[in-house]
Amino acid sequence: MPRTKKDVVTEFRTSEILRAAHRVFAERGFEQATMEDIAKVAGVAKGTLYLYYASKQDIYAAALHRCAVELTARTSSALDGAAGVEDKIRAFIAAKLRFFEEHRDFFRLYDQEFGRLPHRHGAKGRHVDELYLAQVTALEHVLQQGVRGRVIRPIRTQAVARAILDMSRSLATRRLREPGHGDLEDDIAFAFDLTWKGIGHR
Amino acid sequence: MPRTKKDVVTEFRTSEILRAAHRVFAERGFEQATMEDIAKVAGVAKGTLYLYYASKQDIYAAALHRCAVELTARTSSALDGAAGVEDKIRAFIAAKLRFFEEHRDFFRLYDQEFGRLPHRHGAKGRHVDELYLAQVTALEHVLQQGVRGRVIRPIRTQAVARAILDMSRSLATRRLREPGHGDLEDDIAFAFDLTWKGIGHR
Amino acid sequence: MPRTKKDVVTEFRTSEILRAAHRVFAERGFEQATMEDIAKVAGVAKGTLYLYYASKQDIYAAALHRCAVELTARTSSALDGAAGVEDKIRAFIAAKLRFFEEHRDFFRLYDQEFGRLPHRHGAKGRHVDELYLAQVTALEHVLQQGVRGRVIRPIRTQAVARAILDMSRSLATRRLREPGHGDLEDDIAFAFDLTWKGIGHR
Amino acid sequence: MPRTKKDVVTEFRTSEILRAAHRVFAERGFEQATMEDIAKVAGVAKGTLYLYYASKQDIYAAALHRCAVELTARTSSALDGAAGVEDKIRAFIAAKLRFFEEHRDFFRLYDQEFGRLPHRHGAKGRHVDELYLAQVTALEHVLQQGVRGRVIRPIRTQAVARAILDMSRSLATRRLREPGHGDLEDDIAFAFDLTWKGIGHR
DNA sequence: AATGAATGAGGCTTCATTCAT
DNA sequence: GATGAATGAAGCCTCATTCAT
Repeated sequence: MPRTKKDVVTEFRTSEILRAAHRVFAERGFEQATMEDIAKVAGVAKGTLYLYYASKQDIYAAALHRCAVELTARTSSALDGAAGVEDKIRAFIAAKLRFFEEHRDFFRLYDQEFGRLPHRHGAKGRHVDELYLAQVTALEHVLQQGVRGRVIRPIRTQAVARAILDMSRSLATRRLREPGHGDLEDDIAFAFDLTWKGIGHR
Repeated sequence: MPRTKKDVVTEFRTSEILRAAHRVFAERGFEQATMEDIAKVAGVAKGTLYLYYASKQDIYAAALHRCAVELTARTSSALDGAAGVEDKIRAFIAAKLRFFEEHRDFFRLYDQEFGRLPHRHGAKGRHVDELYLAQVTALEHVLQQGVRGRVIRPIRTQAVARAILDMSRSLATRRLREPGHGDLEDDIAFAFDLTWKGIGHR
Repeated sequence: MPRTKKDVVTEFRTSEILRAAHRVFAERGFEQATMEDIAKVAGVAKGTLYLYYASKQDIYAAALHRCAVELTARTSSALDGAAGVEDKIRAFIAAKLRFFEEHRDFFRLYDQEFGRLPHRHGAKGRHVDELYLAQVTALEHVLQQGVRGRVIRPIRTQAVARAILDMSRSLATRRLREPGHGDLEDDIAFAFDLTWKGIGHR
Repeated sequence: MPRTKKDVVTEFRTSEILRAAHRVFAERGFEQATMEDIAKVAGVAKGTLYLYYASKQDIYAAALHRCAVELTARTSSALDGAAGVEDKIRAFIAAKLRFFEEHRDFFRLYDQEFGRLPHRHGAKGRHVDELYLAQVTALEHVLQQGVRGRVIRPIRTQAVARAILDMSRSLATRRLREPGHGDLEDDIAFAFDLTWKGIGHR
């Protein structure tokens, strides 16, 4: 099944468009972004966008999806690369924060979608939700493993997994909101520490 | 200083418009909401909106502000009404979650603004930011008190205060995202427990 | 037929409204002037305007009419007060220029209407046209008298009368357009001289 | 430098839009003219107007400018084509009146702008003012030449140049105001005669 | 008579989408 | 396939006019 030249071009265009869409949606948000903007950044004509995607909505969904895929890949490999439960959790948090630190555009997009309730573009998020759930599940497995090994006290693992996701997202938000927020590693350590020990005095 | 009838009417209109704006902005988001929508829900003509607010932006800002004020009032009195440090924190989390549970529209609006990075309507949020900071500070004082009394271990109180705010917002988001999410009191207990003890086994 | 108090009030209001209308229309032109503006300057409420005039159009027409009446009165008495033909013409030109110099608002209004072709408010001008014609006729009589007395060469008196009106209006326009235009008396002398002798060398 | 087909289309559209704008602005004036009207007359959709001009103001300015350019071209070539001072002046007046007679729309537009004081759209007229001044200057040179050659008596040439411009504009206004005004050539002769000889008996 | 809050038609402008080249 | 000119629906806002008080 040889990839034709057409395939290559298609892939290239698709990729350029998504990259552009990312940037534009991240900068301006869904409504303020215009097809014109995206086309310009992508280096194609406005009409071309419609050869690859059916609508603005579709481009947004695709951009968001790619964003989620990349993040998921990152966190998955972080989990795989770490040894014990404690390290896995720390690695997870670190991976997420580092990823966002490096790809602020991605984060802005991700944040627009996950930090809040959906209104209207709801439908677009189907696949994205699955990726989100995949992350939750992966983290949940780690937690369950920790509970079984008595490293973690008995807790509602799914709820905690989500709380960890939320906390890291919130932290990333804050880091972008307030530039000069301090050392990233400190924040990672802080988030992990809080997660792990809570605030109560022993 | 007798309030004239005019004042009453003005107040009534203002209030009706804000109520309507709340609903519409919450349902559709800033961009998708139309002045027409708001007017219809408020039961007035489009032009009337402009007798009370100078622009769509202004209405949004006012609605958001009212939202923040009400929430802040709620959490403040929760803090005041609780006795010890532990109770205060629990009360704070509970107040926030209950408030949002009761006023879903408020939350949707609040969430649109606080759960994410600002793009453009940034300027509108000046006062709102102050209210947010007031909450952070109030909670921070409680935490400092706890640290001094050795009820709470030595931590970066501001960062933790923010983390608590974020966690409760995230939880509220999830509750609205997924209806039938379970008992509210359970979630409150969970959030507090996690905050207080962390996940680590002692 | 004793004038009731009502009549006095009516007259006062009418007058105030027209004065205000003058100023506002002169400053902003018909379309840019708002009823709100006029009401504010007149010191009455917007609704009150409609008790005295049926529409914005009507106010405009009335203001214009008053303007024309005052100007006509001025030029008429100038003609009456001067002795010979030559003096009458000079006095006419002088009266017009001086009047506009003193009442720039009037001129702006007058100019908006007479310096140009009518488009839409055409109907309003009926009475005003009559006043304009009255001026033409008055001046024409003087010219005819001059022709009969051989002081003026045989010419189409009506056309010349209009030309004189136009020239003085144009001069006034230029004086307002370009502040610091020079001495008024010089311009009067110039206009008369040009009118009287033409530019040809004898 | 081959003109592409695109250039041709662009030029055509631009021209059609200006032609339409001319007509509409001439008929209704700036404020009463709507973009809808212009689009309809131009045979394009409303949005298309904005592909060629940034705003209603811009279209107006462009239409006015074209109007002034065409008139200036006409009067310039009239001056060039005539021999002596006397003929040049007559040719100038004739050119202006004939031009307006043939292009009534142009005149209506021109008149709206030049016969009166500017209020607000003032800024638009920069280039147009230059063209006006160019006319004044051209005519002034002729007058100066006449003065030097003793064909014209010593006069303030600039003021007279302006007076001639004004008189011809006024005459054109009158011709359009009152249809059936009589033979154009008669009016030209009259205007020149009056200008040249004045009204005084020799 | 006077008020001014309320109305809603209508204008300018933007932009997602289409389609002829 | 690629283009970008053209479209026209839709939104924010203004303001002449009305009418209940």
